[in-house]
Amino acid sequence: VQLVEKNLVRAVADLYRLERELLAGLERMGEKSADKLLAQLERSKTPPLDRLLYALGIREVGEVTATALARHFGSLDRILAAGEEELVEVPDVGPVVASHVHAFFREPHNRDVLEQLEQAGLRWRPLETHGREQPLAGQTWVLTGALGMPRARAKTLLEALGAKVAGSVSAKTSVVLAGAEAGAKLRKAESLGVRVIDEEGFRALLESYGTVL
DNA sequence: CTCTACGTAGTCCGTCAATT
DNA sequence: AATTGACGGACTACGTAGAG
Repeated sequence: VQLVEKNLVRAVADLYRLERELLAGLERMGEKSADKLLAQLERSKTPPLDRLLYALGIREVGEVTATALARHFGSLDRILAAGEEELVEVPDVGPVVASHVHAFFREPHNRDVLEQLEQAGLRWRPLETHGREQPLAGQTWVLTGALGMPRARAKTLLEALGAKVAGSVSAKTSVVLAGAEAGAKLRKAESLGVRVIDEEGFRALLESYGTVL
């Protein structure tokens, strides 16, 4: 907030030009906070392509769609150049999402922002697609409750094994991984007769696939 | 056209650790 | 000691995709 008020940051790319001493002088901001902020900014310069797309805030493009786009096209340039017809080819993308994406990249202002970010040192990384076996391919998992590991971790582990991780339980859900204090989703899983696995079972499963936690 | 599955987005809450 | 904010999670409303 302060940064905007003091006109230090007018555009996203300005963030990368901030300096340490300046930050430390702000209210409620000591040197430690300043260092941390800078370190985080530095890290944010090299996002995987899907994160970058997500971060652009295109309408209807959340994490899942962003990943689908990144996977399908493989590079930002190709997405930039894609027509609506090509965008519709991507799984989970229909005409509405395609037109949003297309329109976004046609907007001169958005192209400018991207350009500025690049000049400020932003570089995206390609998706790491490990050609591992995918024993869980075709399965849809839903996570609920508190797990002994961060949710995102469990999710990437599952995805690495080929599973899809969905947000809500339905009849199509293969397995529900229930941690402690699981709520509505666990009940729904039970009422639908979906297989439920607890964390212990999950860990055992991972081990049987040789996944290292 | 209708139904189902799922993604998006917003809000709200509790916990916890770090800083000021 | 008090404040913050990061983080993880739940729930909900709404919209889109896609199949029948």
